[in-house]
Amino acid sequence: METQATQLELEKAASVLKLLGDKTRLSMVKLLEKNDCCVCEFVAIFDISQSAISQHLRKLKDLGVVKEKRKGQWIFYSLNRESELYALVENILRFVPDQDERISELEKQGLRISCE
Amino acid sequence: METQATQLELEKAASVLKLLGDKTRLSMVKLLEKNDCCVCEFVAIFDISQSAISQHLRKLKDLGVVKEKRKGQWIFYSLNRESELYALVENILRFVPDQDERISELEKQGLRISCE
DNA sequence: TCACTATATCAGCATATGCTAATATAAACA
DNA sequence: TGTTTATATTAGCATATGCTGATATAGTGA
Repeated sequence: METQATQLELEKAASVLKLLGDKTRLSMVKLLEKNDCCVCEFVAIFDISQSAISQHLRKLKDLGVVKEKRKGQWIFYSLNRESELYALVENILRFVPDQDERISELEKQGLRISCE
Repeated sequence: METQATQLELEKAASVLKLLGDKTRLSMVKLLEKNDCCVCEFVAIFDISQSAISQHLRKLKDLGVVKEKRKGQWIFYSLNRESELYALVENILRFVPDQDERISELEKQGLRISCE
């Protein structure tokens, strides 16, 4: 038996689903499940412009799915686990395959990420 | 602890989320969780054209989220519980509020549904 | 201060989406 | 058979979405 889920307004639930209904954003959120990431990491991982990455993160942040924290010149994004949406997001991510190879691929290619 | 979820391809998962990321379709699927519905019921419930209803159902059917069964002049839609997508759909629906008032509202207004 | 790096924002474009109105298809029934 | 009812399909339109390229903003460090 599954635990009781805190229900969301229909509209809010639909917004989250729509937001995660994009391959790039879903993949980003799955990556954030395990590790916080800075923007430049996403830029290295995905084959789209920095501008596009930034716009995806903006949407995720606007709805409260992720949050940001500046660390020197970098801005790290993480899942917003305090959000009322988090339970739903977490549940969805259980069905989404790990995106870790995206990172290890980068490492193999010597494009190792170094926002430290 | 939650049960182990059967994972879907990223692309497939994103398609489901995108599909359910529409208020009308999410509401439809939530209604189907409890009862099979024929098209005319949806038409009575939602404030959009019969054509629009039909198009939403088509999308849901194309991905395998719902299935249809003709009963005389009516076509009844139901959740496709055999689909590999069903576990995800079911899980999502736990976070979505009941849409039963939509039906009882109709009844109150004397617009009772009668596809029997 | 100036240059460099990281990130965000803006404008513009091509494509996707959801809707309506009109029409087609199919079952039911006189 | 012809009419009515239920549903699907098509065309066309307005708006939303995701992207790029250009530019703005902000921290870092010489």
